[in-house]
Amino acid sequence: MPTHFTGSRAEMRTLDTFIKLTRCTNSLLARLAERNTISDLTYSQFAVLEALYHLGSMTQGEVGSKILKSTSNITTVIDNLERAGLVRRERDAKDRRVIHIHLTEAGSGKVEAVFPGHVAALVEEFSVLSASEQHTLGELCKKLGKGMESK
Amino acid sequence: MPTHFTGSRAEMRTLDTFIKLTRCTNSLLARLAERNTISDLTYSQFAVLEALYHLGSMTQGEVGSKILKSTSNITTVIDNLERAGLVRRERDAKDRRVIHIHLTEAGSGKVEAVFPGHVAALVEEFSVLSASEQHTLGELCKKLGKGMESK
DNA sequence: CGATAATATTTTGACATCGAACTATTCGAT
DNA sequence: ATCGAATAGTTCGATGTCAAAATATTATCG
Repeated sequence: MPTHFTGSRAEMRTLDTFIKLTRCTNSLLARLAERNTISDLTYSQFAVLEALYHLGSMTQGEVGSKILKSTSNITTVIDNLERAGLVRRERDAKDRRVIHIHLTEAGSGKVEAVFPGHVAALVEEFSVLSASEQHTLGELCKKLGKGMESK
Repeated sequence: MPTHFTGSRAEMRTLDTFIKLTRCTNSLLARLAERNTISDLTYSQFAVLEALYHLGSMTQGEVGSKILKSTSNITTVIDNLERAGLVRRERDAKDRRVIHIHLTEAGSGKVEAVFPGHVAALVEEFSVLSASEQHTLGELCKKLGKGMESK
């Protein structure tokens, strides 16, 4: 991360903002990890369980696009969740290329055990920002996240 | 990432902001990776080289705290950079536990070859936000990143 | 001085992550 | 109906990442 870089005004400003953004996200996730808000799950595992819980069963590919990860990565994450007994794979009867992922009882239970505490921790972390600041932050992130292709 | 979750107003707002923040950072980094702004380096490798270039030689531990990674991780990253001939390890003569990391000629060259394009890509990506929006985003991130311990 | 504590790094084992190559299956166009 | 393209997942190899245990070295304290 550049600290002693001299460039144009726009370059300095952008670099500064970029560093603050990535550091902020990093620290926030690190603090959540430290607090153990998602139990013994990794963040990817939690994201998958949470998506299945709130959106229902999905194809492996759908899981991938939900949590924005590559298909080869999803295979690994689902492998580990399946081994832990939290999800179940099921071949589609009609299109046998497709695999549906379902939460097991244990999987639902896990989400129910973990999610409220996670949300509470988030609310606490975000309490350094007022409601309107949170809203502003969200909107700026949305714009920046969408990027230029949306113009 | 929660999408169909019903909670208190504060919970919904925070969750929404959190998702936008993490998605934004994710997408931005993914787009930079896609553009290949840092050549064949990984982001960690680039961060290490950049820190050494702009701040000078450092202890392995210092590198770690600069780029916010664990010491065991730094070992790996430095291993790979050393194998690529971009950095050099040097035992401290007085305190032989310590290892100093120096950029090689090739390492400096790499930074010089890559950094300007990376900054240009960043400026381009951030151009969807005005100067004052960038400033606001930076300040909000700074506040959130620092967290509650600073209160 | 010598035992113990502290510090800097490495090793190990587990998971995440990607791209590329591969397998299996389905679809499409001729 | 068949062959080639597209699609869904898996496998492989490389890197990153962490925590915990191990190693090496230095500092400290009685």
